[in-house]
Amino acid sequence: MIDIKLLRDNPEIVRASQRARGADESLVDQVLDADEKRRSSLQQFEQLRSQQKTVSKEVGAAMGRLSKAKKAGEDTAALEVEAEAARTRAGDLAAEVKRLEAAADTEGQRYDTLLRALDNVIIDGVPAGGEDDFDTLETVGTPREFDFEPLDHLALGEKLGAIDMERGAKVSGSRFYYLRGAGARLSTALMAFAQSIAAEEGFTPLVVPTLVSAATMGGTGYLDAHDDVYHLADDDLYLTGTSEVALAGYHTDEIIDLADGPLRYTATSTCYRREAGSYGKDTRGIFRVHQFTKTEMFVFCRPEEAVAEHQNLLRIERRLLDALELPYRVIDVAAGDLGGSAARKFDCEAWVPTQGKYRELTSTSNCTTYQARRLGIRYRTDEGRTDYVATLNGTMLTDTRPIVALLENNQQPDGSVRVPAALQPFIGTEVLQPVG
RNA sequence: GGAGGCGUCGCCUAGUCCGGUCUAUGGCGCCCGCCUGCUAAGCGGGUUUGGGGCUAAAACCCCAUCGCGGGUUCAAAUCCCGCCGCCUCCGCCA
Repeated sequence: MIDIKLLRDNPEIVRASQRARGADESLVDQVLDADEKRRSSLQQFEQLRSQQKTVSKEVGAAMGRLSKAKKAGEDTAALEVEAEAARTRAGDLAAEVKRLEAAADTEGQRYDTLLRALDNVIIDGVPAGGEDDFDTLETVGTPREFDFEPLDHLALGEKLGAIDMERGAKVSGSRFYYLRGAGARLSTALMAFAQSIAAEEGFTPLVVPTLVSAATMGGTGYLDAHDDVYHLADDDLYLTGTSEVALAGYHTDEIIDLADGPLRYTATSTCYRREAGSYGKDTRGIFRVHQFTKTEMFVFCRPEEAVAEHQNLLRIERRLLDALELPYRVIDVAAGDLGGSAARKFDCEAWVPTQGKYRELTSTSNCTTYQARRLGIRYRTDEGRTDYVATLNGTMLTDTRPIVALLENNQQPDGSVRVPAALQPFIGTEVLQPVG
């Protein structure tokens, strides 16, 4: 959620952000209205509650005197009347307090629901509009000219004995697959390579849960995209679509120490996505699947460090794609395509020859303090106050899409595929050869 | 899955039986000050978190917060119910 103070002081900034996203602008005034109502009903409740407590203490004092008098064998009639009177007064107040508390509670919940519905405020410079309104920041390398008819990744994968869709479908259904031989080796090599770079870059590796509670899922903002999330009803647990969820949740409700700089983590995990609503889209091969493996980066830092950390994550992503020797471009994702949590997002898209276009391979988001507010992750400022941290995430590498790009871009007329130098140590060969 | 124990303001801890100056005790750590060739010791003070009010900002005032959520009561750390987590034992199984 966003900072209510920003909304109170500069509602026009939030309105502009909503507008750029193509989201509901009137939400801003709804939240402001709910905030006022919440505060006034809270004041009423608290004021009367304070009174009630005072009176209630008088009952306690009266009871004290009463028992003292009883012990001393004195006449207690007057004291009993006094105690009873105080008790009655407190009782009347209690009923009214209960009513006001319920009212304040209702207003509070209304406010909270509305505030949570607001998307993060975009960072200056993010292009307005939807999916196609991105800015291209840079294009690296040039798409290869083929002097033969290139095969797509599935045809190549089958030749190499690397991808088996049929058995995946037999065992689990559509959009499931087996990687085997060179395919399986590529998968583990990509993750091992990513982890080796993560270590060089000073990230702390974590092995994380891939099943998380509703609170954790909601905290990262993924429950809003409910359709794309697997839910285990019997246990009320969610299968995560990215280790970002568990990484973000790692410091939930903590005040973390950022005195020595940002906390940087990495995790490799299996990712699960329902891909509901993408029927008929990317149905061939392993480009869009229900399950894949991903090595993710996650950063907790001071809000003022977030922009620099975002650039750092982008640099690392580019370092990985450079090492894979893939042609790619970097785009500044448009506001309407950011998702609720991100204030800015850069995607790295690699060239896919048989599709004739650039497709997303990695992505990095600056969520500023939006996730941290939901998850209650704070740090101690230099003045000793607590404040919300900024969170950022970025893909190092997944397995499936890089495999698609590598197979297609590096194929040779005989169906063999050249392995980029950076991966060779992890695979043990320079060329993947067709089998059988 | 069964039985039992436990969960207190960074850490440890008192309080829970028997509800009421608990405005939650004490120690450690940390911060500020005093003292002091330096350091240590000593002395004094401060030190949960969130929200609201008043402020230029503070100071200050109020509400909530003893794992979480309900309930009983004028009043709940304390009594009742549900849930979660941890520990021990048993069962089952890698």
